[in-house]
Amino acid sequence: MSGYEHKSIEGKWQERWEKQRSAEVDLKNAREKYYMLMMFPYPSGDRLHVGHGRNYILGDALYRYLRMRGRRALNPMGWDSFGLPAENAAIQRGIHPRDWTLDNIRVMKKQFKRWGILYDWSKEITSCLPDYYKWNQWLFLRMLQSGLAYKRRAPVNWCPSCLTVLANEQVIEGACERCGTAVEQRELEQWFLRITGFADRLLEGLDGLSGWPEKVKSMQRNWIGRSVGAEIDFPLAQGGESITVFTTRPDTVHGATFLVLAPEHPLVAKLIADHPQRAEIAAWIEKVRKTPRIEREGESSAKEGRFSGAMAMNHASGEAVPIWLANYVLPDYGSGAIMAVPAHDSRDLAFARQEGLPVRLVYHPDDRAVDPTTLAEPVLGEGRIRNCGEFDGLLPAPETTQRFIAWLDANGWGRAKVTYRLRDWLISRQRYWGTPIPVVYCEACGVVPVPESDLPVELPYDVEFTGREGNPLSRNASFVNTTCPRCQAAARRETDTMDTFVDSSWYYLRYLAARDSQRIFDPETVSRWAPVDQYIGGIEHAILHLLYARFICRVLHDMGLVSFEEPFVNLFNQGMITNFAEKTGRVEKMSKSKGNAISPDALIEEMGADTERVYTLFLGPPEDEVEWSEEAVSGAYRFLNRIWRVAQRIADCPPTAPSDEALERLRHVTIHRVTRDLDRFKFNTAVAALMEFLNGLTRAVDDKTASKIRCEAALDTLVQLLHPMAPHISEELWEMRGHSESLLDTDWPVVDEKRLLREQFQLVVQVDGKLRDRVEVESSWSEKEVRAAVLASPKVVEHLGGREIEKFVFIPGRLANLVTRKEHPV
RNA sequence: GCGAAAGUGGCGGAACUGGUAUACGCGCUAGACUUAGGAUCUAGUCCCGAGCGAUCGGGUUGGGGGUUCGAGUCCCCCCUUUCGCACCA
Repeated sequence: MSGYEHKSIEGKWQERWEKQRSAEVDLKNAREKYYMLMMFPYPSGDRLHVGHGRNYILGDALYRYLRMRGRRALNPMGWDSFGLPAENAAIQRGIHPRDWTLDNIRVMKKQFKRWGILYDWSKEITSCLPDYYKWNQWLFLRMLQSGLAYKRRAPVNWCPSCLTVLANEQVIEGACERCGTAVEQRELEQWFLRITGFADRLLEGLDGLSGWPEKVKSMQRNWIGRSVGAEIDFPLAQGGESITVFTTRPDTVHGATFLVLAPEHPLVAKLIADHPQRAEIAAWIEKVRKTPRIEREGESSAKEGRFSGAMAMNHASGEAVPIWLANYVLPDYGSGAIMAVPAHDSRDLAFARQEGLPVRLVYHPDDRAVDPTTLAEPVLGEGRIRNCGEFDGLLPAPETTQRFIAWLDANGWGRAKVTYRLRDWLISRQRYWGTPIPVVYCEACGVVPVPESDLPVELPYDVEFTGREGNPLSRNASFVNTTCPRCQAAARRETDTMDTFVDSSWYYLRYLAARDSQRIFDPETVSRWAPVDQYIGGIEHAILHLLYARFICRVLHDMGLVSFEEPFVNLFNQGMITNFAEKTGRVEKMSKSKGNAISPDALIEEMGADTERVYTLFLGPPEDEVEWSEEAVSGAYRFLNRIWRVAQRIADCPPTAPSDEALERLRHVTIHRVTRDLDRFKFNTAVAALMEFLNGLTRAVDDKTASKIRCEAALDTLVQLLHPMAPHISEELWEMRGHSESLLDTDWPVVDEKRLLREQFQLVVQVDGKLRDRVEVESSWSEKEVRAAVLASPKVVEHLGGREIEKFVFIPGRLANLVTRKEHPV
């Protein structure tokens, strides 16, 4: 025989849930705040495979569990549907991105349905449709008004394959996050959002996010990269300007024996103006500039530098120090210039050695407290430094740093300064498939925002996709040519579109007003439902989406539209599913491009959606990365079949039987375990508990050791507890048991704590910490009675070997340990 | 280099606050039903030793040390792996 008829069962229940609109929530009339559960929005570029299933199946299991626990839950879903995959598909296959995207969405909705996933589709949003992206434009205009959006010429990351610029966050190790192509630097005029103005608030907010994984928080802290130190001015010896450097070690300023500027530094041209080898240096600068980021910042890349010929004054030491140019100083961090302290910085030391520059020790190895006004030998001297590592751990006390800053400040040589690694968010994209940026360029009026009443600026359908560089939008005359909203003269539209992360930075609020054509959302509704209680998604958005969403939430907060600053109270990162990839010969994240994605279709056809669900949840801890195993799936299938079969035999159970209490206890233990596990997202152990419960029930039915009424109660509980994981088969069995309501509307089984305790049990007995026997005792017994029972055990007596018991350790309900001697080392 | 997490059978992994290590599943072995099975069911399955046997003894959570009556769990040192950041001054 094969399995139960999963196909007809699943089809039947999927239809029923759809008719009942099982997940739909009436926002307006709900009395209490519902628990808002949300998954990362699905980028509609890829067909769903079993790797994706983990996110959605986990979310659905949680949703069903919450409902049964009596927590009304809102479970919306939307489509993050702008972006490059659609446009690339258009170029490669000649399908319009809009048609391709909307078609994908239709297919994916069908796949969700096959998995038995209940979403509240009445809240569905599709970011590529004008009724959604209109509000991106509205938000942009408001940010433009308040100075949070601005346009600026700047060196930016350009992906030569995607033919567009990228945000810093989308550059991973110098390569495009999406396609892996090495990113080039280009000087372009682009739109930015001023996220740097929120750096401190974004950082501080992390401390309050107790429901977020530490990993994500530390990644964000790292990304923001706040460092505290000082700016110090070094006036040019020739007079005129100063070079300002940033340092976190102002206490080492006496040891600054030279300065290093990034070759891109604005003063460089002036410094080398009179240099005899000016041409050679200029050529070298050009070479460094053109070096891709990935190479320049790479670990192995050699330090290269040139002496500019100019000198600057180190106020602290009273000496003139040479100004060098080198590739190891980055133009976009701090001030693009450093004071080199070779005695206390390994990079400076390496460079000083290479170029034969002086090294001066500021700290004597034993001397930690340094006063800037009394610095002298031996604290300050020509050190015999072999390796900078010798002075690791010689970080100054915070007071020392403060003393130096105050001293520099008092002399007018420097001041306290905080810098960040975080850059402003570059949102311009030179691509078609995104939200048009709503501004117009007029020769007379300059940059003119499109009036709110003219929104949305619709993306035209009629464009040509050639795959050549240049935005297809800019070749669409009827889009580009317009009139200036201010002076009505001929003008042209901005053709850059927005980064798709703008769409997803506030979409969770739109779920609460998906059909509102009057405003972005209703602040009153939002105050009742948001923030999101539980957000589920992969780690890949730890700094992209999740940082942007936190930023935009603060922007909306400052606009008075939302009352909170953190959009997501709890975050759960499920691990990815991996599989062996023929192409690379390695186990890798399941994905279509790697050729190791497994389609759920064949699996569902053969063993059913419940099998996929149970297996996916059983595979391993949800937060860990797990490898898909084709063969192990059948274990989940067998489990479901065994439930099905035992349910058919339940009628044969006797009216009375001896071991009733044992089965009843097992039932309560299982309720306890499954409830606890689901509260902690431990779906893998919850499934294991249900398997054990089934094993117990099957034995009881086979051996006729439990009464029919107890077996039926056990089966009912099993079916209820199973429902979040395997909704179809559980609904069918529930109906077969004669219940008329859907399991979703039943109450989660309740544990009777008293049932967890046993009157009699096997007490573990140890002698000197080693397990020797198990003795049957009653829970009510006193320590004295237990001791007597333990000493009655022949095995225990044998192992005691006549020795005296020095200590009797008794842990009620668990064990007894007889300690005979304390060994004293000689 | 800096930061974080983790090392448990042939494999994925259990073990709540220190208290029976190896639950549950895969795989494997034997058997049953079968024309056959990569279907299903039953039994067994951490390692070493003794015994025909039910059992008995010893060992085991990357390595070493410590705390404790008792350590996979806590502390210290070392090794390894994974992840994140990285010429960030």
